[in-house]
Amino acid sequence: MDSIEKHIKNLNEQQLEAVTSTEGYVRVIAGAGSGKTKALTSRYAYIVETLGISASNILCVTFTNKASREMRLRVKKLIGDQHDLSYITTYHGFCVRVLREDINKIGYPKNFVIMDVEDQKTILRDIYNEFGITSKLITFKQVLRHISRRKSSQEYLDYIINPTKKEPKNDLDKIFYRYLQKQQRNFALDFDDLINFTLYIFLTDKVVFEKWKQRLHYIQVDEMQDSSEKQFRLVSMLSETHKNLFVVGDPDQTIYEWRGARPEFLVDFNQQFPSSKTILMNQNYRSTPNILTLGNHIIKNNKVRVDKDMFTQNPQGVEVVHFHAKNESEEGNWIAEEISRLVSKEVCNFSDFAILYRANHISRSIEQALVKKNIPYTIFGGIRFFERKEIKDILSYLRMVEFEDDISFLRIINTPSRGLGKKFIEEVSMIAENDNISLYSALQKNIASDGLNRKGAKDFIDLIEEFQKLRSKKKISDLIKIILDQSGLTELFRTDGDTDRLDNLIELQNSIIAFESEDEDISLDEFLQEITLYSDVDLEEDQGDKVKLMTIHTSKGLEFPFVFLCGFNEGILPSAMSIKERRAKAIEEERRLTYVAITRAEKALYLTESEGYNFSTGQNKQPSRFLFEINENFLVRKGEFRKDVDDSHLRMPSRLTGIPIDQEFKVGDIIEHKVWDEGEVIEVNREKGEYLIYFSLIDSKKPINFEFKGLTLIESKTSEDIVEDTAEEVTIKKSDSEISETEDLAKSLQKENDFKSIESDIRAQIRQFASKEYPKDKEMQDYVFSNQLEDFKFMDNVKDKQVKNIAIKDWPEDFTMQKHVYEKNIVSKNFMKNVSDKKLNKYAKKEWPSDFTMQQHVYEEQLEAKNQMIEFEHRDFAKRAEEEWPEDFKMQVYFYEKLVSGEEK
DNA sequence: AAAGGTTCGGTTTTT
DNA sequence: CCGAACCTTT
Repeated sequence: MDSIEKHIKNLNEQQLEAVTSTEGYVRVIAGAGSGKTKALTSRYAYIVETLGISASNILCVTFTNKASREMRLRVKKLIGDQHDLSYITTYHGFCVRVLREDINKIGYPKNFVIMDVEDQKTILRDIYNEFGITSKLITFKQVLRHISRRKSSQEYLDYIINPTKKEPKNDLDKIFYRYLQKQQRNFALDFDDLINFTLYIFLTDKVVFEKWKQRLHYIQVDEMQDSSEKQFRLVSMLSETHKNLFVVGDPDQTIYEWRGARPEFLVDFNQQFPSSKTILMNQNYRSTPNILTLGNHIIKNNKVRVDKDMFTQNPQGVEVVHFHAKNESEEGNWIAEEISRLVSKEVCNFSDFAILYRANHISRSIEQALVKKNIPYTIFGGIRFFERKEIKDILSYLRMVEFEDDISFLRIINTPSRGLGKKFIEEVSMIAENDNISLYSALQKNIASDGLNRKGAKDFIDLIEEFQKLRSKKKISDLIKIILDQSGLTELFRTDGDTDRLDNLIELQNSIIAFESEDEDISLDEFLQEITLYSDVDLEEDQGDKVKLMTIHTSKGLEFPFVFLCGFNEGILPSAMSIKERRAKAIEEERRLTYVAITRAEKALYLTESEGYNFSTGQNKQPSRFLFEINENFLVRKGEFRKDVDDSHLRMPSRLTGIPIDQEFKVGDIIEHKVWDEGEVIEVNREKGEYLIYFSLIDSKKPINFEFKGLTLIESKTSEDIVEDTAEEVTIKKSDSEISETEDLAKSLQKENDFKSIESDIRAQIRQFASKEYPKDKEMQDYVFSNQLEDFKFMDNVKDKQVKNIAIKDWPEDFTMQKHVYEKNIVSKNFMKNVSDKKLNKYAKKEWPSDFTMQQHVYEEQLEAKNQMIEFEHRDFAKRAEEEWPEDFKMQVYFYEKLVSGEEK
């Protein structure tokens, strides 16, 4: 049959295996750009068309709406649109499907409300009012985080499903239970509840669970590494009957750990399911070697990682560019300039460009530059469309009509203003609380009473009743139009002078009309539930020749010919906030985030950052630490950075004018550079008017102009110090303060000759190594050879002999690994130099005298444990643990936890 | 008591 | 630069 042909042609060996491995537990580790989406969609098509399985028996879970939409689109292209593809969905989307069918089993109506973050805040605002709390005391964000954490255990469900009296332990607890109460009363579910309720039903109702297990013959999961424990539990439970679970992912692209992603379920999949099969896809079809090498290079610095290198056979391409700007607007302008230059010169369109950033607000300065240059662009995400005030308002009216819930009530009772303020709402709340009814019914029933007898209130009820009468007669899109006009919202936004708001409302109407044409008889409650799960990505039209702006998170799974990663600054990427919150773990995730950004690029990649003030750190911005993990060979540097260096060569002021330039520092001085931190002056060149300074942070020597103002003296060394120091540090130093250029040249020539004489030996050695690694594959041999040679040159040039020896000892033959180990250790060595806790430093050094990476690891581990010990509740246990293991905090934690669990038994 | 205007604080990523 | 809190006017 040609349908078999159709779905397996153009696949490589691994993809083919993935597509045809339909039975049993299968795991695919698929690196960036390896064509995993192709494998997933082909496999889906293969199951439907070649095996003849109905699409309604296949669950295909993706992580974002954007991904599921994309998947549906591509599957449609393969098998046509006769199939019901609604089981190609997100975890949350699937949960809503289950709940709409079976939530009645726990006494909830199927038209339950789904709350987004904004709705959650509405509840909190209400609670704050009630308890007399202000957000000075505790912010909404903190409370929401607490709520989410409390909901990570299922315990709260007992409370919500069979409300019992709970005695709150503290104020936070009080807020939490009040929140649950308000949720329960409105049958409102937040995002956490969706999966928790689903699991609860599956675990408590055997009949329902059996039905779903039977229904889903095949389960596919995309981006498995980003699934949380509960999400994994959900799909593995569901696969118990038919035992066909296919998961795809890449541990290096885990970027949702902050939200509970547990990549270990992917990594340990084979242990969990011993019969499982693993397919590895590590050929990259997307990026040029330049881009890929950069990505590999950065991700290698992660310690918690299954080592794997991506390779590609794509042509070399252009070099990766790093641009350093003086301020944000220069950064934006440079990007805009580069885009218009490329568009006008080369055969590429605006739509070939993507500008990626860590946080939404970074897009602002970029946008300004694009507008100035008349470059068309679209922003994906950002202030989410459905979170905009005007959209939330009109949707709240719709929800009010359908659900009569308190959340919507609070939002629209006085929008537009009807003269009903705080006092009035308090009055209604009191009645509602006493009678245990909704705010709306409280108002409705007592509209004639003294406190509530107000014209505005009557108008409001009339309005809602009017809309409710219309609900069954009109289409949603028409209903919206009527509500907008009659409620006075249109008038409000018109007089606001903000035409954007009216435009957005029109856009909403258009999207609903489109929605209705797809699914003609969608009910209002269904529509409202779905729309809460949406992010505006789904609304955005991909068409049009426009530059795309989005966060790295939303860019995941996508690819673009030209990519700018902007705002590549310390504090932004890596984000200062996430580091503060999650320490060492955060750094690794931020690095993976960088890796994801880099590997989005097909042809060209630009990394840009700028100086200026950083709000979150309150200091001047510095380039991202990840930039220093990239070897200079892998990119071209542009901007002020480079000028500093180049100018000194171009101007040579002292020689031309004869006027001596002030020399502030002498050899051996320790100085601080605003970007590269601490450095040591190792040469002073009067003729050029520059210093040669070694910066340990980047392990490299840089020529710095005498005139450069960014250096400050930290420590002036005496000559004895220098002698003493040379014994330990193996950097080149001269007791004389001047070194002539000829001497420099002679030295490098000598080195060149030395290298040539040993080069042939090394080449032979590497050849041998390569053929041993890949006995059959000539192409891979060549690939390994060129990489190894490159890395040998790198190792040959490195300064720090101590670290070099560690690397050689570990991997005597493999230069790539040597380089890897070397770089890891250099960074760690620097880390250990700067750590604040001296005791822990000593401890770590004692544990691993000759491995800086492990030192850093031990240090961080111990520091985390130390902080944990401080926070533990049972102080007496903590004390005993401390006495038992005075030096080792990790053991203290372990011992402490043992004590606590012993107590519970 | 409600509406409207102004200041101030805190800024991550998504379902 | 946005939203919550505070302050002033109606």
